[in-house]
Amino acid sequence: MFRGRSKHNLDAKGRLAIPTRFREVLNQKEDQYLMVTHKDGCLWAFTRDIWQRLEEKAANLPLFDSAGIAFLRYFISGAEECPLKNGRITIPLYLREVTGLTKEVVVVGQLKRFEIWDRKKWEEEFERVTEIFPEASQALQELRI
Amino acid sequence: MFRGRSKHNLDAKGRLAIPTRFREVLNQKEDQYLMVTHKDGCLWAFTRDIWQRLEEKAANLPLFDSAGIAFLRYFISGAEECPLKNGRITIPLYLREVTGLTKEVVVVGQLKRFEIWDRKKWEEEFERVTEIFPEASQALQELRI
DNA sequence: TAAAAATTGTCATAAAGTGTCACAAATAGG
DNA sequence: CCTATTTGTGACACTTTATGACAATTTTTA
Repeated sequence: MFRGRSKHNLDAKGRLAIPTRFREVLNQKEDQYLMVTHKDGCLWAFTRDIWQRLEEKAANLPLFDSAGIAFLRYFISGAEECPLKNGRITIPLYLREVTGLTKEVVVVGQLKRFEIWDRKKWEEEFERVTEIFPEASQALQELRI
Repeated sequence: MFRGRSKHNLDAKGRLAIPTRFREVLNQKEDQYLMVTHKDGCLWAFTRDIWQRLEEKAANLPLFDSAGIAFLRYFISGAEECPLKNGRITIPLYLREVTGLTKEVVVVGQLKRFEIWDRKKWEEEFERVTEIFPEASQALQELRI
């Protein structure tokens, strides 16, 4: 599980050091790749096994289902395979551009996946979720949390 | 159960000695780890068994449920596993920064969990709850306390 | 095909985290 | 009340991790 948050800096080539505790998750799966796509202005990183399950579902959607098409266009098609080398991944230029990543980033564990945010955007997002949390907790009660 | 308050000092590397009576709680569970996240400007520390229940639910939320995402970002994503070594835990840098912990802290038992406050912030918080408690006690009646 | 650009590998340095020990403060026991 | 024991804190050496820099390689473009 990916847990906790850390601040990092991309180097001039757009490489990101993956925190050790996250690397251990990959070591356990014996797979040194991340699948990275974007949503909500940040990157979503998955291990390949988790991604694969998602991809299988996506691949078998009805050909002309409009929600399915949107999902494929918006989310699935953004994904790129990023190999881990010397403890870091290179974030493809397109993904950096679309999420506004330049240098200072925050890496945010979300258990089965993790997110990569521009530092400033993360601070805004954190404020946002702090404000909506009371409402969110309503919805969570329905989900039994 | 975690009970009582104590004052402590972090060492230069951000380590916190856990009071003996809290350590006994961990000994009984035969698990020398705490799960630490933050909320309301202080740290929340859980034993792993308690945390795990919460985390399992969080991990299995639908991938695109917006309340679920908010919950993960706001609360779950802050949590890191902190092993107890020689009676103390290292508080990860991010958590120290976000809660303003530097040196003087207060550890506050909350039964199933405990909190770690910057000393100054704790004093303010204690004043605040002292003021609102009379009203709060109304609401507690509804909870049958 | 050469030059330019982008990518990747490697290394050095600085920052952060860990293990150990010794001392001081607090607590408990006689 | 004094002594013995436990607990908390600081210090230091050592290890690990993050990251900037630069060289080597590959890819792109002219």
